[in-house]
Amino acid sequence: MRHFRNLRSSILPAAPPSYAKARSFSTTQHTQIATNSSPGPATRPDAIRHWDVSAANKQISRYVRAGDLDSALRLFNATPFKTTVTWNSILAYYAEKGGKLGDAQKLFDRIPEPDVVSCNTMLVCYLRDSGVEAAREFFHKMTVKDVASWNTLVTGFARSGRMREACDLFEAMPERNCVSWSAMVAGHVEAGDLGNAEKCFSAAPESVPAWTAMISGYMKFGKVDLAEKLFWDMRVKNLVTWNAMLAGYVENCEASDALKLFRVMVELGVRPNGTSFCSVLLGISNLSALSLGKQVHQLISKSPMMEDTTACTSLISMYCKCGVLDDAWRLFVEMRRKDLVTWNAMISGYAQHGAGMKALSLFDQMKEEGNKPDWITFVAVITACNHVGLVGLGVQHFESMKTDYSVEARPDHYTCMVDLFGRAGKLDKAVELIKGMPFPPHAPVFGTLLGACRVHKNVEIAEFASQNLRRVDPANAAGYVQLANAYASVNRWDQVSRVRRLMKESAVVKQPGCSWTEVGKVVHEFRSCDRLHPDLPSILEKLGELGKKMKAAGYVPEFEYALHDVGDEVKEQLLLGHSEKLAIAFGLMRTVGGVAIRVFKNLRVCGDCHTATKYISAIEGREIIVRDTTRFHHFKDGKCSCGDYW
DNA sequence: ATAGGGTTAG
Repeated sequence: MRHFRNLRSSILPAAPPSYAKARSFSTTQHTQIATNSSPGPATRPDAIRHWDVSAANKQISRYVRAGDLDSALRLFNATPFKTTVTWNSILAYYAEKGGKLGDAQKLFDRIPEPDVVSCNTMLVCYLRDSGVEAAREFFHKMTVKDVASWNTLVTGFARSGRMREACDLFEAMPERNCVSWSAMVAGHVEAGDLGNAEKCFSAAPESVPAWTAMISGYMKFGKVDLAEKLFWDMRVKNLVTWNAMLAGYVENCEASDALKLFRVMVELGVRPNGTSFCSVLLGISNLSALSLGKQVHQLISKSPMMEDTTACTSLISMYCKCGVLDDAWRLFVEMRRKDLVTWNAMISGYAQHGAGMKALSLFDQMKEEGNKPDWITFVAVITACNHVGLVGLGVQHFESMKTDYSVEARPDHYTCMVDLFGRAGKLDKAVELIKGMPFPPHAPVFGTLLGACRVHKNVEIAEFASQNLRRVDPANAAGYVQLANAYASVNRWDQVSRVRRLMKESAVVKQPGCSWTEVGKVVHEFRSCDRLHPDLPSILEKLGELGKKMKAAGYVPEFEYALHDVGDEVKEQLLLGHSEKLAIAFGLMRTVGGVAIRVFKNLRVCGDCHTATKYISAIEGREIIVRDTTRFHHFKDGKCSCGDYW
């Protein structure tokens, strides 16, 4: 079973979702779709009189929702007769996007007759840009309030983890609706309090949002069964409910269930939106199932979803994660409306693949086009500097991040910086940086430092890193394994056995390694020293041949990566049995020459496999792309894009 | 307009 996740058994729908029949799905057999917007009377006399205004307002809203402020403003300025709704539509842009509180305030002050909606929208702006305290202040200044105003503030408290105040406010509300209840359910979930979420849920009147919030809650607590039960018990669901299930499956590493549900959903006539595709594509990325990703791309390209920024960004990310940078880039170039996430996806795609210069020039281009980078952008940018070995530039970006862009450094940035210094051999600098961190360093910081110590053969700092890593994350095997490797690299075998003993005593379990590769739309999975794959005899034969050629070319098996106390001959067999090598050999046998092989694995690339793959790429004249837990390695002509540091 | 679903990073 585990060997063949058959992708051909069309997880995707037989017929594409029908966007043409936009309204025809609302009352299908099992699924009723609840709509929030009431259709309203078709022809009121004044509706006819103001037809122009209402049509313009609708169009402005559409532009705003699509993130196209320029077009929205153009139409706004061209509209001679503006209603408060017209103004509100523009203001909604700032509430949605955030980051421009000043502009929002200016616009708000210009509205001739602001109504509750204007105030509520402004309230959201405050909440997004300045936090819940600023929102509370504005809320108290509001002369007219409705349920939405209260809901906004309740949500504000709930989302910032202040459930106590959210509850008080909730109790004090003059009236409540389903929005209030669902916000409370979600708030308890966010606070990690499933019990109270359930209590709140059962006290709430039945509504789609409350049920959806509860489904999400169960999913976040890993209770997939309960979520499923709730979902299938629901008589009336809407698109958000379906999306909550899709996202929940993916979150719980049940990507294939997400894909199955996606198929059901489309067959019932529920049209997926950008969010649905987001989850589906993320699931596909987790499976590294490129062929499925391509199918979804086809589906999207025949639909209006091609205009959806979220859906397209997810496609780009999927191609990056499946190791096909060219296709990601092609999409990126073709995309009409890019947002920050899109830029981040592309920049980090290049950074992860080791194309540092490309990532950096993209970063410049992004700024030139008026986009403000965020913390994720800087993770990618520093990673990119790392790959090109530009330590000074990396430091410069790290510093300018705070001074020029007021982006606070997060744990991830420190990990990147330690990597940057560590790779360049500046281990002291890395230690200095760690010691000066404004918050307690987390495990990856020490793990990265430890890795660098192994490469630069510094056992003293390796001890420091390992001790701290074991303290912060005792279950992490890397704290022992990498320390042992560092000692092995300077031939301190007494210490190597000491560390191994230590590891045994601590009962840390090394995660079993597994690798997989897609051949002919089937994902083939291999474990270390696999015994189950039916093609094993021919794979081992192929590996034997390769081993001879590799040795002739100068390859020496690196026994330090065979962590067993056995003779060299057995060690060599163990190394050849590493799941990565099995997957690569299988890929070589089963694909035609000239085609790149993509292998994915659940652990970091092992040193011996890394060396071996370099030889194999030269011997077989093939490009081999290996994705491990942290980055991509592109092997070609005996070299790797990571420059032998990872 | 307020809620429930979400991409980048990890």
